[in-house]
Amino acid sequence: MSTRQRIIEVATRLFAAEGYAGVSMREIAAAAGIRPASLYNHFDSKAALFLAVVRTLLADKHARLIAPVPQDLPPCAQLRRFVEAFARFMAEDVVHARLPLWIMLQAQAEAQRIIVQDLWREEFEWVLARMRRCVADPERALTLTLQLFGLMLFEFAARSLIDQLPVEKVPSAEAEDVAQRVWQAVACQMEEET
Amino acid sequence: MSTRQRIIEVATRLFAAEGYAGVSMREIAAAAGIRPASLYNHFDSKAALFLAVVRTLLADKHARLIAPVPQDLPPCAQLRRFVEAFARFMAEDVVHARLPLWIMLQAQAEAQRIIVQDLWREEFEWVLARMRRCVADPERALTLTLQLFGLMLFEFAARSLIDQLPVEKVPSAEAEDVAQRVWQAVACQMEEET
DNA sequence: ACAATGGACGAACGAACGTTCGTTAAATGC
DNA sequence: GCATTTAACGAACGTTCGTTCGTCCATTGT
Repeated sequence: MSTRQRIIEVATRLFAAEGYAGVSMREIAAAAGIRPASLYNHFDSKAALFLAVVRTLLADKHARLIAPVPQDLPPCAQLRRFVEAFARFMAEDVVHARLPLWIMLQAQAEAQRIIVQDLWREEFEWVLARMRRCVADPERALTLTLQLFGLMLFEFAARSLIDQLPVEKVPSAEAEDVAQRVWQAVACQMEEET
Repeated sequence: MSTRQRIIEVATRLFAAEGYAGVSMREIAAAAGIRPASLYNHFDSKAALFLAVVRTLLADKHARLIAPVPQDLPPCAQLRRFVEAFARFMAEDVVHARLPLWIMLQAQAEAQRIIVQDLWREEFEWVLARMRRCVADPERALTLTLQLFGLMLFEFAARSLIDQLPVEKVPSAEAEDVAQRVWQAVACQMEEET
C-alpha cells in the first residue's frame, strides 16, 4: 500500500474519532509512521488532506451503495435494496457513520459546507427520487428520506453508547437487523400513506 | 445577568457551533466581553467550563421535559407529551440538538464519556420505562426509544442542511409538526406490535 | 475611614499547532 | 552511468493554545 493511501486511511480513522479540530498533523504522521513534514509531500494542507479523506469515502460509498442496485426492480424494492446496502456499509466500520455526522456538525466554514452538500447530495437525491415513486406527497417523501438517513446514521454512531446502557438485551448491530428495523420505521409510514 | 452566567451562555453557543476542540478560551472571552485571564476567576479550566455548560443545559432540559409531564395520564399519552415537550425544547434553540450530538461524537476522553451518560440517562430511562408500558417486547421498546431520540436530534441538527436542499418545499421546523412526524414514525410501530 | 474581598486586567509562560525550508537517499528515465 | 524526480527527514518558523501571575480598582463589611 502506498504511503498516500496509508495516510488517508489513518487520517480517516482519526478524523472520524476526534473530528477535524481534534486531530493534529503530528498525530496523523505518527499514526502513519512518518514525520509531520513528510505529510506535505502528499497533501498541500490539513484541509486538503481532510478533503481527500472525504472524497475517498464518498467514492467508496457511491460505488457500493447506489451503483449495485438493479434498475429493473420496482421503486420500493430498489429502496429496500439501498437500505440493506447502506446498513452493510455502515456496519462494516464505525467511521462510515461517524465521519458524516462530524461533517454535518462542522457546518461552520464555507469550504466544509460544500463538502457536506457533496457528501449527501448524490445518494440523497437518488433515494429521494425512488421515495417519490413510492409516496404520493413530495413533502412526505422528503420527510421519510430524511428519517431514513437520520435513523441509519444514528443507529451506528450511537452504538458505542447503546452498548453501555444498563439493559439486559440490546438491539443487534448486525447489518441485516438494523436494515430491517430502519426499513420498518419508514415503510409503515409509506403504506399508511397510499 | 452575572458574568458567570454570560460566560456560560456564550460558551454554550460556541461549543454547540464548533465543538469542544474547535473553540478557544480566547474566543469565549471575546464573546463574553472580557479578557481570557478573567475566565479563570469563574472556572478552573476549559474542561470545567464545558462541564458547567453541559450541567446547565441538563438542568434546564430536565426541568422542562420530564418534570412537567402529568403522572396520571396513560403511558402512551405521557410519551406523547414528552415528545411534544422535547420538540418544543429543541425548536427553541439549535444548541439543544447540536450540543448532545457533539458530545455523543466526542466519546474519546473518559471524563466526557461520563458526561454523555449523564446527558442521556435520566430522560432516556424515563422514556424507556414509559415505552415499556406501551410495548410488550422490552428489546423492541429499547429500539423505539432509541429511534425516538435519534429522529428528534437529527431533525433539528440537520435543519440548516435541510433548508439548503434543492427542493421546492421543505418539512416544517415548527415544534408541533416535528413532534407529530416523529411520533408517527414511532407510534405506527407500537400499534403494529400490540 | 479603612481593611478586605472579588473580579478584571496586561503580560507572559511553556507547549502544541500548521507549515516551510534545505538536505539527502532511493527510485526512475534516458 | 548519469541526470532528474520522488519522498523521506531534522530543524525551525511564526502563531495560537490553555493557563498562571501580580496588579489594580471598585465594591463591601465594619
